[in-house]
Amino acid sequence: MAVSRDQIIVAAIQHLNHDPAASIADIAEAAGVSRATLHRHFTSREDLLLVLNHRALDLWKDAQVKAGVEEAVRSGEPAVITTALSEMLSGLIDAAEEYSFVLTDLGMSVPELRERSDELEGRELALYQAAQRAGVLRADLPVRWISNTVYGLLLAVRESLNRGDVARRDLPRVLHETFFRGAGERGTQSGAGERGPGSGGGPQSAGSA
Amino acid sequence: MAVSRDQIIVAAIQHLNHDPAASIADIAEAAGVSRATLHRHFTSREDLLLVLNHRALDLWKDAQVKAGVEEAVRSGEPAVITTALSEMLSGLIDAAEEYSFVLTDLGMSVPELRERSDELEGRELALYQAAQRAGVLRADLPVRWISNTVYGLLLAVRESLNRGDVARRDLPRVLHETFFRGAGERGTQSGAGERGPGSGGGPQSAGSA
DNA sequence: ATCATTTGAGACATTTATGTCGCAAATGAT
DNA sequence: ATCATTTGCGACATAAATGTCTCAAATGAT
Repeated sequence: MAVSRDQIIVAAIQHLNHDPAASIADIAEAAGVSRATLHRHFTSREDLLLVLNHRALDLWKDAQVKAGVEEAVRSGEPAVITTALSEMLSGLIDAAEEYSFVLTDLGMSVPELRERSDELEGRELALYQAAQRAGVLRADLPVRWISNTVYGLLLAVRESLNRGDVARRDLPRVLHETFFRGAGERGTQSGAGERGPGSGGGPQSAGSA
Repeated sequence: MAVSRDQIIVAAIQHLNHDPAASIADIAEAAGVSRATLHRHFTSREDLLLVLNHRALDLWKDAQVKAGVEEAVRSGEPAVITTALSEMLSGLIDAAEEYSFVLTDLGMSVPELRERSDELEGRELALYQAAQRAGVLRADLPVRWISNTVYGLLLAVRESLNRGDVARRDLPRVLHETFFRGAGERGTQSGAGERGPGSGGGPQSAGSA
């Protein structure tokens, strides 16, 4: 039974999500084709990863479009912006789930991917800026920090899914709550802000499978 | 001029933070020694990475000790717990800065590292549980989600440092504020919670340098 | 049944990284 | 100055992954 290029792509994504360091031989086996056939579809491992990364960027763009990010920026309406933010976050969960390995794939530094990624992030930054102006997001946090925070929270999503820490259906709620309100009890002062001494790296849960 | 084992370690960390995929040859050059000399200190690349990962775990443990995590858990006092949380977060920034590549190093799945990491995370989980009981952290978020969130925020710290998105001195404040209060404007309802359609992966800024 | 197309198998070549080794050179100690 | 120790160099070996190629086998179309 012939396997289509798209089926190979789907299998490759799923396998790389499970084992980001998987070899071409591993991927071919997971896709149910031989290495020679994989090479007939993709000229190299690098070529395959380029295709996968572009697909992830496509989904990121789709999420922004479907959430109406640009319309929300133009409207400036708090309610519209809030909805756009929420929908974008929820859309990003799906993308994080489907393309989880891409979140930390070093191949993203390739210029053509870098450019697309920067452009998409630029749109998010515009949304965060509009949200700050509209009083939806607090204005005392740099928008680039907020963007990096969203990225970090997507990795939290990925970890939670991989380790079964959080039920899939709970993820939208906990992500939204954490992003908008944080983990602190409502009304609690934020942490004392005193810096601890040079100290321990964060959880080394990355890559756990 | 002879280079000590510790100097090699420091140079290796700095170089790997810059280029996580650096080869043994790259690391030797960065350390100012030959490959043969590097091999006299470390039996293999795997051995070197094991040493570096243990060092990162040492710092994570130090951060917990210095922040008085266990004492805070025992005391149950909201103020003590809040201070412990804050100090731990600040300590983790330093660790994230010094050992940033470890956050996404796949080598952490080695059993001996896995065990230490799980133990350290267990202590953090105990702190988050105590914090929820004391009313410092909201109780409606799973503690494992909170732990993953801290990990994700450390990656946000890493990205912000690598890209110069946030001034180093502002990181403790923005991390604390985001962790305890989120990015939403105070009093704003959290996002609508409606899931967007299957959509775009988060910023592919990982690995950007 | 026959022909055309696609695929798998596996041999082979290439590339890159790692690991080992011997010895001259450099460095350090006396 | 001499001796001991350490290091760098580079050749060599090993390993793993990737890429290429040929051809028989499998599959699909007629």
